[in-house]
Amino acid sequence: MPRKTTLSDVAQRAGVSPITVSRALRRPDTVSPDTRDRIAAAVAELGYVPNPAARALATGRSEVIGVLIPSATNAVFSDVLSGIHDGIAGSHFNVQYGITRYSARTEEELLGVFLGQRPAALIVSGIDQTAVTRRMLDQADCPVVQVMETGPDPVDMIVGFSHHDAAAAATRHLVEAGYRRPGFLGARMDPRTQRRFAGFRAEAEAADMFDPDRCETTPDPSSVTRGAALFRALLTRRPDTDAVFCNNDDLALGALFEAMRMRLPVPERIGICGFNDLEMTRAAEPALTSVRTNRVEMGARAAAMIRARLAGGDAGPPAVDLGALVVPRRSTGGPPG
Amino acid sequence: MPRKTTLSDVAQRAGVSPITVSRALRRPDTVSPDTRDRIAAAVAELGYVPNPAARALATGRSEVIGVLIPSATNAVFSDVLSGIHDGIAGSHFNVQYGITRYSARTEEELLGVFLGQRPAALIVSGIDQTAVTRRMLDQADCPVVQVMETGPDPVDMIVGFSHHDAAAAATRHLVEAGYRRPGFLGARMDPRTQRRFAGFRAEAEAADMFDPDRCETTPDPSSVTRGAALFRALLTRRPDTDAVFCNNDDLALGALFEAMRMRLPVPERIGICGFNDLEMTRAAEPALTSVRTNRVEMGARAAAMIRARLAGGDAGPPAVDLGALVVPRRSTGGPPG
DNA sequence: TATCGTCATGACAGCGCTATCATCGGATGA
DNA sequence: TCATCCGATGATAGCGCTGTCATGACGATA
Repeated sequence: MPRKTTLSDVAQRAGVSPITVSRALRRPDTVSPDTRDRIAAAVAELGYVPNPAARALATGRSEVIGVLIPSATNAVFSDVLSGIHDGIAGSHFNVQYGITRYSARTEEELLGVFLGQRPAALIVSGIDQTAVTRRMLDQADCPVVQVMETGPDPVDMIVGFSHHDAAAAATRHLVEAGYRRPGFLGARMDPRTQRRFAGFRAEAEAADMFDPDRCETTPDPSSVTRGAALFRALLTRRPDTDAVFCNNDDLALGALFEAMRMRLPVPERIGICGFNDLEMTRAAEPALTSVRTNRVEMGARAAAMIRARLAGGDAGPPAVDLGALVVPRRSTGGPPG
Repeated sequence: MPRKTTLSDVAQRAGVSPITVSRALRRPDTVSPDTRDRIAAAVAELGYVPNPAARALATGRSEVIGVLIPSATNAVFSDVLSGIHDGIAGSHFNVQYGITRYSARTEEELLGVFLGQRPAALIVSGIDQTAVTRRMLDQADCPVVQVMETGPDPVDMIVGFSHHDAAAAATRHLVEAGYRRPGFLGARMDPRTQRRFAGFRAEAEAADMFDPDRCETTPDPSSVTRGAALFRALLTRRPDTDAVFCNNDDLALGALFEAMRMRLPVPERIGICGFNDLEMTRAAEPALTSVRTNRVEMGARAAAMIRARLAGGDAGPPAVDLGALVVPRRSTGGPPG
C-alpha cells in the first residue's frame, strides 16, 4: 500500500504551499480562481482524501455527529436515524451511533466516549437524562439536539412531539368512536411509554372511563407476541373491555391477531388503536388505527438545525413540535349501533 | 469550558513522563504495578479521556469500524447492526455507518470516505460490489468482513448464509407440505432477492412446478402493503396458485392480510411462507412459516472476527456459513387431504 | 568483577492538518 | 507621489499522541 497522499503532495503538484491547498479546500472563495482550479486538478489526479484525524487534531473539533438512541432495531429509532442520514447527506459530517439499551447509565457512559471525540454535534433521545448526563450535555461546547419529545427545559435544541397529548388524542378518538370501556396495553414502560400512559389516563379519567384494572403492562420489551399475550390477559381479567389503546403498533398487531384467535370481531366487539403508524397498519385486516409520528422528518430536522447552527446561520426556533396525528382506520370503527 | 485534560496533565500529576502514561493506558503490563496505580489514580482524578484524533494521527489508524449497509430501517440490517454493537461492546472500537440505499455507486463513494479515516476494520453487506469498490476493499490494509452472504471469493472474511439454498429449502418445504402450484412474491429485487428467486426457481423446476407466470415481482421497495398488492395481482392472474414463497416477512404479512380480505383460507386454500423469521411471524394468525436467518449472530460474529484479527489472535476460519432454517408453522399446513 | 540481558522509563521527532501572523504586490485616494 | 489598504499567499508553530531509540538500574552469568 503506497503512502497516503497528503496535502503537501497536492501542494507540490499544484505549485503552491500546503496552506493554500488547505484554504482552497475549506474556503474556496479566499483563493484566486486560477490557483483554485490548479489545486482541484491536482486533488483529482492524486485522488487526495483529507485525513479527518489530522483535521480534528488541528481544529480541536471532529466532523462526527454523535447520536445516542435506545435501540437500533426498534423501527421508531431507525426511522429517526434514517432521517438524520438524509439530513446530513452531502455534507462532510459523519454519524456515529451509540445504543443505550434504554439504560440511562449506558447513555452516560457512551456520552463520555463521544465527548472525548469532540463531536461536531450531539443528538440524544428524549429528555430523561441522568444529572451527570445533563451536566455533560450542558457543558458540551457543541450543538445538542434532543429528539422524540418536547419539553419545557431543553439542553439546547429539541424536536419531537408530546407523547402525553398524542396518547390523549388517541384515547379521545376511542371515546368519540363510541367505546366505553377502554384499556391500555404497554410494554417496556420507558419514560416515553409512561407519558403516553399518562395521556391515556388523563383523557380516560376526563371521560370517567378510567379503570386501572384495564391497564395491562410489562417492563419487558415490546413485541407482537407480547401484544398478543397482554391482550389475552386483559380480556381474560376484564372480558367487557371494548377497546384497547396499544402503546405501539407491534403490540396492536399482536392484539389484532389475538382478537382473531379469540374470535372477537374488530372493530365491533373490540376496537384496537396502535401508536406510531408503521407502514403495516395500513395493510392490516382490518386496517389499524394509529398515531402518526413524523420520525423521519424528526431526524432530518435535527440534522438541519445542526447544520444551520454550525454554518453560523439562522438555526430557526430551538424547539420544534412536529405534532402527532391520529389516523382513524377500520380497527376503531366503533361498536354497532 | 476548561481546556481538555491531556496526557501530559496526567503525567505531571502522576510524576512520570507522558509516554509512560501512554503505555500504562495501552499496554499496562509494560509498566510497573506501582506507577500503573499512580497513573490510574491521576486519570480518575482528572477525568482524563484520550483524544482519539491524536491517537489516530500518531498511529495512522483510527478506532472506527466502518459499516456499510443498504438501509437502516430494514429490520434485517438493524438486527445485524445490533449484533455488531453487541460484538464490540466493551472494546475501544466505535462503529460508523454508511447507508448505501441499495446503490453500488453510493457504496463506492461512502467507502472512499471511510477509507479516508483509515478505519480499524470494515464491514460491508453482500458480495456484489462494483469493480472499483472491490479494488478498494482488496487494497484496504484493514480487516474486511462481508456479511449477509456466502461466496466463493471473499475479499477477506465473510459470514452469512446462502440465500439460494435457503430459498430452495423453503420451496422444498412447500412441495413436501403438498402444495403443487407455488408462486413467488418479490420486491426490491436486489442481488440477495435475486439469489432467493434463483433458489426458488431451481427447486420448483426440480419438482416440475415452476411457472414464470406465478412470479410476481417489483423493483420497488418491500412493504406489507406491497405484499398485499403482489398477492392480489398473482392470485388474480393465476387463481389456481396454491402457495406463495414470499421474499421476506413483510411481503408475507401483506399476503396473509390480503388472503383474509379475499377470503382465501390459509393454509388450506393457499400456503404462505415468508423469509427472515421476524418476531411477528410467530404471533400471526395463522402463524407464518418462515426461514430463520441468524442476523444478530452474524453481526456479532463479524465483530468477533475483527477483534480477534486485530488482537493478533486466531480469527478462526475466514468464511463462516451460519445457515438458515425453515421454521414450519401453520401457514403452510398444506391443502386438505 | 566484568559483561550481558532485561525491565522500566524517558527524550525526541513527527503523524497531517490548520490558526495565526507575516509578507508582498498592486489598487486606491489625497 | 506617497501612505494606506486589501487580496492572495506563505512561514511557522503546534494540536495530543505514539514509534523509535536511548538510558539507567539491576540481577544473572561466567
